[in-house]
Order: sequence, then structure tokens, then C-alpha cells
Amino acid sequence: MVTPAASHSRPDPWPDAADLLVWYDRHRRALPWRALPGTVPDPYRVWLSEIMLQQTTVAAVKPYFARFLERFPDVSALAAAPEETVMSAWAGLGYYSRARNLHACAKAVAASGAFPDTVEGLRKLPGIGAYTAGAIAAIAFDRPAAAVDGNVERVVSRLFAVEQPLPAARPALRGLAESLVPQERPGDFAQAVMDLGATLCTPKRPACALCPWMLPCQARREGTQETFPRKLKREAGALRRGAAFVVQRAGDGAVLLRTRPPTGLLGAMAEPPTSEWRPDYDVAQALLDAPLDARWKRLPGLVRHVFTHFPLELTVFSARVAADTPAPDGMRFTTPAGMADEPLPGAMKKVLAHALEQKLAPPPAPAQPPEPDLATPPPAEPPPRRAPVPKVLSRRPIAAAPPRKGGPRKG
DNA sequence: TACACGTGGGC
DNA sequence: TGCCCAAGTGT
Repeated sequence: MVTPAASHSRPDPWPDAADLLVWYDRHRRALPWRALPGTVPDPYRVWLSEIMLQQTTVAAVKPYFARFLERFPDVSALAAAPEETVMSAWAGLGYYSRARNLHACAKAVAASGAFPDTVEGLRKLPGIGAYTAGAIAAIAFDRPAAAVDGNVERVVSRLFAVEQPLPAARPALRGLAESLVPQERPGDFAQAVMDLGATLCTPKRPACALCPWMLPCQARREGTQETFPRKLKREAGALRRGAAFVVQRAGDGAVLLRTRPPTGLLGAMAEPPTSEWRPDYDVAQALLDAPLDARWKRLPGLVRHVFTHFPLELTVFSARVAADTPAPDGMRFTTPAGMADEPLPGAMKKVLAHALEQKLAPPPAPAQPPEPDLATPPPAEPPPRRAPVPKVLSRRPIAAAPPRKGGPRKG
């Protein structure tokens, strides 16, 4: 694969790894998974953090990383844990195939005794792709490997003013990134390029004046740094609609849940039963999809959620059933106390919170007829949308809502 | 190559 | 509000 000569410039002077390392020694970020200067990194922590950080912000990862270390102090502990425990601990972080692969990878590593210390060996493990293999090889084992993530693609595309748009430019950017890797301190170099991208060479308003690579940067020279990397924009997916059914059992207040299929969207995660989600879903027919016979009440408002590739709107139906009602096949009743152990994704927590909110905060409006008919839209649709997860949940936790705030923002 | 695959924060 | 973005991988 040859790169067309005109697709990028050759910087002059050439970007010197030593200049970046000098900057890194002074400005490196202190991160929980990062070994202190002069100490030996723990491959388990490096690997765990790299998996969590895939497409995920540092701020979001921090509390999860801490909790995982507590619950699973090393690979063997993680390997020995039940799958559902791992999924529950991951709930809320997104991209759940990462959690399944994490668990599979832990088993493989525990069985073989240690993490592979080469790119080729790492690359064979589940959940470890080109980026992560390079990152672990470099950071944990100080191998001269490139770790090309979104930060590095941005930095390199600017350095060389790469005109080709992503994702087609990926191979070229990788080649250029590899050409910069030094034999000395390759692990620090990998982290340094990422820190540069995260703190100075940012997508918007890069702080070029502070950059150790300002001189060799071609985009900077031309004043076009903010226009890199070039990328094709993809169109948003079509809106999908569906119905969700929240059944609460009298007496203990247990909620009816099921587990989604092991792969695919929200794979292996828990949810209240729902209809299919389709662009042409007809809510008027929703009760045909209900999991059991009950006096269903259609709740006002909608639960909206945006996935990477499509937006979703769920109409929520709720019902209360007798304490001795059996769960339909493949489903279960989970008590409020048991909710913390359910791997509920964010979208489904919204659904449950929406249903619970209705119960705790009945509309102050004039009394409505007690039994609204089932399939027609409820009278008067007040503004309640975005079901927030706040107070209601703190009183009666629907699930272990991980601390989402906290540490200093990046940058 | 092109999609599928979550979630939350910033502007 | 809406869009972009974040330490990508698997198929």
C-alpha cells in the first residue's frame, strides 16, 4: 500500500521525540493507572485502563477503574468472577462487548500465566485491537510500538498536514506515527503523544503556542491546524420507537426484568421487557407486546435515548401485579435490594426512573379518571421528558449508580 | 470498507 | 438544542 505523495507534507524540521519527552516530563498528567516515574507499570492495570478508555473519557473511567481494582485486584480475580458480576460492575460505561471481551481475556491470561509482552501476542487476545496492543506493549513493556488512537491521529494529521480524510487515512496515519517512535523510552513516548493530543493538540482551539512540536507542525505553519484531521461525516440513523413495560409486584415492589441476548446491542445486559424498536412502531398496538396480562397504564411523556447510530423513543407502560404473580418464561422479578446487582444500561435506568417518577410524583393537576384506557395517548401531555436519575433513586436505588462526577476534568 | 456498538460532557 | 467528541474492536 503506497501513500500518494501529494497526500501530506514532510515536516522540516522533523518532529523530534526528545522534544516531546522533555515536555512530557514536565507536563504529564497524573492518572490513577499510570505508574509513577521510575516505577514498573502493572500490566493488569495498564490493560484494564486501556480497555475502559476505548472511546471513553478519562473522567468517566476513573470511578470504574477504582471499583474494578477493588473488586478484582488482579487478572485471576477477574477471571474467576461470574460473568454477571463483571457486567454489573461495567454497567453504565457503555460498549458492553468490551466487558464480555475483558472477562474472556482475563480467563485467557490467567490460564497462560501472564500477559503477552509483544504486540503480536497481545493482538490475539479478545478485545485487544491494533491500538490497545500497541499501547500495552509500549506502556507496560516498553516496546517500541506505536499506540495510534484518536489523539495520535489528530496530532499526526496536523504534523504532516494529511489531506486524506478519515477513516481512509488510517493506514497512512499509522505509518507516519510509527516513523516517530523512538528506541529510547517508547512507553513514555506513547503516553506523551496522547497527553499532547488531550491537553494541547485538542480538536478545537489547539494551544499551539505551548506545543513542543510547534516548529515541525505543517498545519500550524499554514494556519490550518483546526481543520485536521479531515473527516467524512456520516449521517445519523433513523429514529426508532418502541414500548417498555415496567411491572411492579405488590408487597416487595420487585420489578420484572429479563436479560438481553448475549451479543448485539446492549448484549447480555438487563432490561424491563420491551417491544421491538422500529421506525414504524405503532404505540397504539403496544399492548400486544406486553409480557403479561395486567391493568396497563400508559405513562405520559417519553424516554429518549441516543445510541451511537440511532435515537430511540420508548413509551413506558406500567402495571402493578399481585404478589404471587409468577414471572413469565425467561424473566425474573428483582427486588429493590437486588437492583444494584442487575447490569442495567443507562437507557434502561431511564425507563425505570421514568416509571418510578410517575408513582412518586403524581401530577398536581385535577384528578384524572383513574383507569385511562390502555392504548390511547394519555390526557394532557405535560413537559416531562428526560427522566433524570436523581433524588428518587438516591432514596430507593434502582441500581448502583456509580459516582459520575469527581476528578478534575482533562485539560 | 462500512457498520454496529453506549454514554456523558462541552460548546 | 444539537452536534461533536472520547485511550477502538469485531464482523
